[in-house]
Amino acid sequence: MFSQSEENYIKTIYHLSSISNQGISTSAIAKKLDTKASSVTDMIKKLSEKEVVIYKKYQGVTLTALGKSIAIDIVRKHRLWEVFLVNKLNFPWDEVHEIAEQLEHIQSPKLIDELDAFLNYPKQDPHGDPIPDKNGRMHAIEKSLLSSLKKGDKGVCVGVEDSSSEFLKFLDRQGISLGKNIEIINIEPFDDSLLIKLEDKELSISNKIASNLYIQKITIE
Amino acid sequence: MFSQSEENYIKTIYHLSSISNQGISTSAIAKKLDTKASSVTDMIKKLSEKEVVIYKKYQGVTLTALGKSIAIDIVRKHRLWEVFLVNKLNFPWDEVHEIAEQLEHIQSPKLIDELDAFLNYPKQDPHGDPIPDKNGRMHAIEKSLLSSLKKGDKGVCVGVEDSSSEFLKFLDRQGISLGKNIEIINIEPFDDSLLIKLEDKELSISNKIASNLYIQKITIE
DNA sequence: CATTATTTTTAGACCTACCTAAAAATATGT
DNA sequence: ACATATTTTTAGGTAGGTCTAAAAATAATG
Repeated sequence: MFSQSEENYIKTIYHLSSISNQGISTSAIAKKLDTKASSVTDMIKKLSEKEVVIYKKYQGVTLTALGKSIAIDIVRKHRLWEVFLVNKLNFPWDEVHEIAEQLEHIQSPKLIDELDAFLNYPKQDPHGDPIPDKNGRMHAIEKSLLSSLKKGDKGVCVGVEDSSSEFLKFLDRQGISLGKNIEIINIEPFDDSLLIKLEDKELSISNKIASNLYIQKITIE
Repeated sequence: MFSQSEENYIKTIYHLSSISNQGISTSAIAKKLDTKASSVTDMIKKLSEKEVVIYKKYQGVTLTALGKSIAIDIVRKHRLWEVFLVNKLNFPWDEVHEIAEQLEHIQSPKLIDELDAFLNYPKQDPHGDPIPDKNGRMHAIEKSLLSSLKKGDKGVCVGVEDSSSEFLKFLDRQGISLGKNIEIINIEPFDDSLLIKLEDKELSISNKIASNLYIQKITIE
């Protein structure tokens, strides 16, 4: 139905939309897909004819309901394959993205539903991102960027904003992974770096690191 | 390295070579890939430049050592994915071919090696075909077409020659599957049909069916 | 608000993988 | 062996997806 290239554009527009909720610019898409703006314009015209996006010249694009459901399906496939790679094939979480980028284009609804069942209907992928169910529904968990919390706040690490291999490997070296308890001991005013307690150990992390880590706050009732 | 299309040509030439051990004709490839002879000529020229095949005009093609190793790698991937689909995701054996045709093009040596380990290094795929190991080695098991056996011969069903969905579904309806015991009770001279004992039940099958079923003969020592 | 800078689109070209139609080479039959 | 049939290749064309360079539209700035 849709080529791999078309699917990549749809997915990219979907991801960019979740941030900006404006029309997505040609150049933003080009940057994400590492291609030229002129190529993007061509593809957008095609997707517009296929009723996947709404496009007016110079105004950027937005996904239609159809486009959104295609995107969610691709995201579902991508994240389920990531779970498979980590949970069943013992891949480290920083190596699964590239392979899932290929696997997400495999066409077989039954395959994905069986994989979902095989994995026990996981709700999050290895980076903490929500996995849409068969009907496209997903519920994001309550989470905040570590950088947005205050001194004394406690919580559990539940996700990453940046899932690049470099960042994830850095977290591995620091012993930071999903499920770990984190408490903010102090925030350094000079550079906004954070002194945190990770389980039992104290650790200092830069603001840049903190603004790429999601924490589920522990609300003491 | 190689496009999906190139991989499909290489795989097709490999499969045809295992039958004829002559140079493979343009038209044979075209027929298998459901394409035109002129398209095949184009692709063959390209593969020849890439040193995957040896090609002389009008003489057909043969795979080089490089071509053969690429083909075996694709076959390995195809068959491992088939095992995964049947053993882990509960797919029936007649539904896995099409999906494996897609999965076999995923590029990641580590993925395949991990999958191999996860599946416990299977030696045969769900249709009884041998799975090459990491180094491309595979040992075919001793097997004969049921149609080549004689009255009184006994054995175990170990493979199929035709793995079309139609044939496999037919076998399902007859209760024939890999591992079942088969004994030839009688061969009807008029139409070469066979009366066989399948485990405990007697069954009559046409010669066409028998010439698509592989049996490992039980040699009574 | 007019001029400059940036973004976006158009125009024309390339590459891959396919096609049709015609020409060239090989096979076949009597 | 020679005419005919078949196979294979060549020539030229199309569609998808990309590119560069130039033109058009929008955004930014003094």
